[in-house]
Amino acid sequence: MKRKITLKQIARELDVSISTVSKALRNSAEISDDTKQKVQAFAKLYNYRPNNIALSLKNRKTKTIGIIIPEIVHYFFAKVIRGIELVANRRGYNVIIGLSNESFNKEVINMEMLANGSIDGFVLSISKDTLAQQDYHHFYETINQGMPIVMFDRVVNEVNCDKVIVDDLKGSKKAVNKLIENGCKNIAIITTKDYVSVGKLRTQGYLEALEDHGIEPQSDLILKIVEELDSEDHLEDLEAEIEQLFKENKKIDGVFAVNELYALTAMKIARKLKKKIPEDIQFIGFTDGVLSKHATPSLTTVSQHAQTMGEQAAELLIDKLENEDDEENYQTVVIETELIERESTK
Amino acid sequence: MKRKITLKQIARELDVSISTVSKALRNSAEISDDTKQKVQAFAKLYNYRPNNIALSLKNRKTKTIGIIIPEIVHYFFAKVIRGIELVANRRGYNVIIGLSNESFNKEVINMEMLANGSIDGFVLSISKDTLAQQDYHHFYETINQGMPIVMFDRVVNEVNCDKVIVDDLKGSKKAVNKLIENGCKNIAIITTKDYVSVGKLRTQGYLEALEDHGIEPQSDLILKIVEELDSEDHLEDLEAEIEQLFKENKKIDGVFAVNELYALTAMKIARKLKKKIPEDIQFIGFTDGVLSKHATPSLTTVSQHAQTMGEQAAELLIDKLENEDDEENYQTVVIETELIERESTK
DNA sequence: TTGTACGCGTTATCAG
DNA sequence: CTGATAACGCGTACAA
Repeated sequence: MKRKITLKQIARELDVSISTVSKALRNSAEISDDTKQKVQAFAKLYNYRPNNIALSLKNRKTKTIGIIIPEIVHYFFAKVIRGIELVANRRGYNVIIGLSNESFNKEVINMEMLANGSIDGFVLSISKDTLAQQDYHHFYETINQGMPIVMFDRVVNEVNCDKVIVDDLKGSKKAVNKLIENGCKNIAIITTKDYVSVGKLRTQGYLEALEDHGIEPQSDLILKIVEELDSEDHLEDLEAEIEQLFKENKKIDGVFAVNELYALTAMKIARKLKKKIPEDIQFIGFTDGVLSKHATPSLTTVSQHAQTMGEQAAELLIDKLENEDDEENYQTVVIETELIERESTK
Repeated sequence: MKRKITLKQIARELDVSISTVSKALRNSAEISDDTKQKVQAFAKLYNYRPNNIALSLKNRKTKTIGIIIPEIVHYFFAKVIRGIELVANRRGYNVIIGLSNESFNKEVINMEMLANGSIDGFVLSISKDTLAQQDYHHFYETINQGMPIVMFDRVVNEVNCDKVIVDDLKGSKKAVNKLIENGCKNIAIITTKDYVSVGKLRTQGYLEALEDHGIEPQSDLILKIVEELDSEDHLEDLEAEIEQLFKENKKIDGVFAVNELYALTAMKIARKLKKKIPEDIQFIGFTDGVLSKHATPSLTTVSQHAQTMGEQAAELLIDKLENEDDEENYQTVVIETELIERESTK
């Protein structure tokens, strides 16, 4: 078992100084061709590679991006990561991941851990817990220390940084418009509590779309799910809530759900209640997921272009990292959504 | 914007030496209570945290685990990562991710990048490309350099290291036995080419289960999909292959598929051919995925316990990292599979 | 009780 | 053309 070889070892073996070796390997003009060849040959033989940690310490940059996301077992976030990783690698960066698991504490701890020199900047999406508590001190502190942050999807206006978001409002308007065009008269929305920014915006889009068409919103058609029911473990409770919605509002002929799970669960309940899709009720979800594509019937969705979001976020961050100048110049990139029509709508 | 504070700065401000500060912060008995308090108060005020990079360089360990996986937009791998991250964080480690994207080259490049000091050890699953080429030199080299590797799921006997696998053979036998018990007489298998180790083992399990029940395997019931059709982009081709299978073998009354996509696609085709599930044909998949749970009908599967695999792999790696002694003592942990019965079987 | 010196691996600067 | 030295930030053995 040979340990990784260092400049020092090469220097000793070849009986030259460390700095000579260093220069020879970087093809410096200062070094004679003779020595260069000797050193380079030796280095290649022993497969010399400079130690990243030492370089990081010296250069005060790690060439590593920290990602903080609430959850990895989630198609949307996984796709964003793929996008980030793609761009990061292309631009010579690595990617290190911290999961907040939707918890404020884990988000803070993970960020502190990574901020102490391990990374050059963050790409992150805020946990629900943090959004509910509205405590953003860890973001401010990080930014104050000169470490840039790019937020995506779940962002917050209070924090001044680059952002990549989806046009949630326009996207959900597109969806609801589609339902209206398709003849739906009583459109329900299944959404989250308002502190989840995207949920709020999507609800707003729903309301605006109705308004645009002169339809009076009915509060009993708006179902706001508490976050606790989001997990797969509480599927039954989610189902119960949705079933109640349908039972109390038999006239529902269109459903807009702000995520995949809600949409699929709603379709499941509708089937259980012997409703035909899309004849009796039409469904549209808001997501990028696989479930939608493979559901029966397949689900019409508003696609968020998750991978593009990741790519853009990584570009923004690396641009900031590599341009000292435009420090205080933050931008918000809006990714266009796209309505993907499948079998759950007419 | 205040940059992160260092020992040196604290020392200068308080007009003591760097080592005094260092010792004071670690509560060394050498330092007077007076100085300790002064230093600690100052450090707290400026929120001092030791620089990870400097510590890594000094200690020659990064407290970071490198993960190399073929694909992140994949429920199984995402769950494994969650398991790794869980254990890693609990034991004070971070997690850095490299995606091979199923390519040999990217696998090698990513590993080299991380191996140069960025991490202490790898947890990885081999790319299909690498398995096909059977070129494992990068694994050997990494191990030779004293950097431990733990492989999971897609492993290879040639490489001597810790491994975490699923009892693929037993798992698929369970599945096929179930189909046989349920009265299936003509059971097809949809699997991968043999170089994917798990595909091979699962095929073998299928054959053994048949044999155990005195059923003669029929080669036209064994469909081996080329890897190119795995991606979502080639769904139509996959569908065509499966449709042909069904059309040429109308007597098929049971299907065992080695992954989720194959199983769902097969169910879709069966429906298209007006077969009733599970009355006419029963289906079992091999996977942990969400698709199975939410499919219509929901899919009976052999669960791999992905998260447990990740946890075990991380434990193995960290154990090795923290115990210098048991160097050459490699073990293979086998995770038991579990048959989860849903609507696609009787 | 405090401070000095060293080393982790690298590169840049300056001296020889 | 080559080598010594300093610095990145930290911890620790040893000296004062």
